[in-house]
Amino acid sequence: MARKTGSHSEITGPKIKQAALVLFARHGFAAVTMRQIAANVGVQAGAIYNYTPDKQALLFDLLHGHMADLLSKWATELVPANPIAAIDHFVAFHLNFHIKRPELVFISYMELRNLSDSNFNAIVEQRRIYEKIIYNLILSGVVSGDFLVPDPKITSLALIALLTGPVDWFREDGRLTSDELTRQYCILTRQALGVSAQA
Amino acid sequence: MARKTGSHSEITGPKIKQAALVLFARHGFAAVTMRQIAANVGVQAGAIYNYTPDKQALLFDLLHGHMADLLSKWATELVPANPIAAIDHFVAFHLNFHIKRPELVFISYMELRNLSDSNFNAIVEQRRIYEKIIYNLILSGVVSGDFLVPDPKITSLALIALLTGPVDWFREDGRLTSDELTRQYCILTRQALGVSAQA
DNA sequence: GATTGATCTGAACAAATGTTCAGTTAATAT
DNA sequence: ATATTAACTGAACATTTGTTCAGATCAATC
Repeated sequence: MARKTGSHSEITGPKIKQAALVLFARHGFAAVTMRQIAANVGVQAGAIYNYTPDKQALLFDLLHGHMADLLSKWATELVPANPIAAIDHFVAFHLNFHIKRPELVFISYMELRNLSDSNFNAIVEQRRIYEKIIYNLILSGVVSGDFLVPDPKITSLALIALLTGPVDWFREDGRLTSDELTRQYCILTRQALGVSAQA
Repeated sequence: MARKTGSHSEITGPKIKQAALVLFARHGFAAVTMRQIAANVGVQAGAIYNYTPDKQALLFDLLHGHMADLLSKWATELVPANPIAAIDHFVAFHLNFHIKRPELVFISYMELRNLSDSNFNAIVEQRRIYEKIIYNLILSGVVSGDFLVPDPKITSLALIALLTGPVDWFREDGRLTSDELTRQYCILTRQALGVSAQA
């Protein structure tokens, strides 16, 4: 009941998460030590265990939180009924969300294998839900005759790879604005979906 | 228990590389120990140092060899002069080469950061050479009027991401043959490049 | 001003790490 | 049969690892 204001717990907790995120992304989960994380926060290694049961929970919280943010943010979006407009909307949403979180995207892709089985399954389930979103968008465009693709399932996976690619090279201060990036990837995506040129 | 029957040096060397590849891909470079690699080969950890100066050289040899194979294999390809046929050829080549080496592709993407500076630069240089290949193919199609894209440079990066995506999910024994995969990705690629439908 | 309880330190722990190397084994050459 | 030597063992090394925990610190409460 004591130590409310002036307490460090609401500062140190997030700082640990942030430091872990940056270090995991830069050096990889296994290569990062608890002492490195602690040093980045300005604290001793033992203090971290006031905020996380172990190193792996630190990783899982980052990945799980990232996917939860993604799904809940999409849930608040107002998606046009028209399939072409809907895909445009999705492209803009996906690009915008991902290029703002390059580290989280990176570790979500490559640190899955360092999760325990149950933690792994939890993340894979969230991912499946997200893949289903774009799959359904493609499917409705195919049904309506707006899209022409050989296989909606494969196309959905291909598009996610395509749309996540910019995370590796896009820089907010580069020669391309994020609006211009979105515009170009909308064109690429429409073309990949076989939308006729002047739609 | 050394030197059982027959000389092992020409067997053990490749076996170490293979074991390192599989383990690095599965668990990550930093998470794999020399003892794990040795156990996979059926040898003690010390024996590995007859074949590599240290752990990092093991990683570098894998990445460098992979990129060297890629570039030298492309050099032997007969590429059609027609831009559309040339891109089709590249798509088939890229897919075929990469889906046969999922572990190498994986560690090439995610273990770059565990290389020393000079080793890192060597790999990046090889990668630049490869990116230039598809960039030039796109450029010649744009010049000839066969392709219609906003920015050839960005498109080349986008296409590499698109065409490398299947490595994550394609399985030789899945419901899709590699021929069918190639066919579909040729269509996707042509569409992404704005090739008119009946070409 | 004393008490409380959250927050953190600093030292300690066993286990695991990459690497080295003197010595052992066995295939080959003499 | 003996000598040679490539290939490997097995133990050792100095560090480093994740994690624990008794005690110090100190703001908020009584």
